[in-house]
Amino acid sequence: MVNTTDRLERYLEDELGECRSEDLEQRLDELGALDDALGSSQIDAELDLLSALANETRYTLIRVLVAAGDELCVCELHAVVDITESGLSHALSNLVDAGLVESRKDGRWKKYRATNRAVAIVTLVEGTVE
Amino acid sequence: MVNTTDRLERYLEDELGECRSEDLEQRLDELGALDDALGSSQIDAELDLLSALANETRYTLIRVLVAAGDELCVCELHAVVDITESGLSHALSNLVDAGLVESRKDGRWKKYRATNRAVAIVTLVEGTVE
DNA sequence: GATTCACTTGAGTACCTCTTCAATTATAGG
DNA sequence: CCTATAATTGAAGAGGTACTCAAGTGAATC
Repeated sequence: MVNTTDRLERYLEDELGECRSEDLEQRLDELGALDDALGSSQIDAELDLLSALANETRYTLIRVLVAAGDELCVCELHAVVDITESGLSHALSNLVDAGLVESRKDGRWKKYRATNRAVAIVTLVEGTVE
Repeated sequence: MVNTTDRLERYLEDELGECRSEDLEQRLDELGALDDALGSSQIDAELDLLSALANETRYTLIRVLVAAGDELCVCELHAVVDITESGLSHALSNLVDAGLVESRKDGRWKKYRATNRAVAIVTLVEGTVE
């Protein structure tokens, strides 16, 4: 197998006219710096957040919660998604883990509300697409 | 199986003191309105966008492209992700489809650049988490 | 305290997604 | 043209995710 950096070396030679090994190393450092700007634990957290959003059921639930601007009961949320009670509970649990919704027990009912984080992201995504 | 709306009916009875069938229908309409505020094709587009972001390889690529604030060659991007050339190409193709990057051919090299949409979302997500 | 009701949890499974391999296109240079 | 290089495409398999079913928890009502 060809070394991964061979092609980059030829590319830099093309761009710079020449490419000493220092040039290659400098470019690799620069690229590494772009990648490492954030800690890996933060990137994991961001990916968890995005993964939680990237599902039709869960995205429908937060969109509705954000649009409601208020807490909704599980039984109300059940009316907007075509899924079993169990599946709904799993989905809401996933959203809680991602910090997108908060829950509160009220007697025998349980109510969910979108967090500020959810409002910010859903608003941006809705505004950004189309 | 119990009708899906039975529980909602009891909940409304709990909240309102009573629940006529009109009350139930009105609440179902309200919930439907929260869900239907956007067209389904836009929601599909939003889900495509979020799905494209919710993958370590692809998210790394856009983070780097956004941080670079400039176009980068495929061979440069290859230096920041641990994946085959083929996998990288698939990932970039996916990002193009989602409207997160644009590409330009330059001789035998191909260069990719983050779109405004990508900048907006990555900036928000990075700012929102932690 | 037994029962009903609202919701959650865990296990199992079908499906989808990511990655790789192999083959292909496209450009540059001899 | 013929070869080498840069990157893409399609097929296929491993792995992960999102459901469902069955069982469990906890609060209210009798």
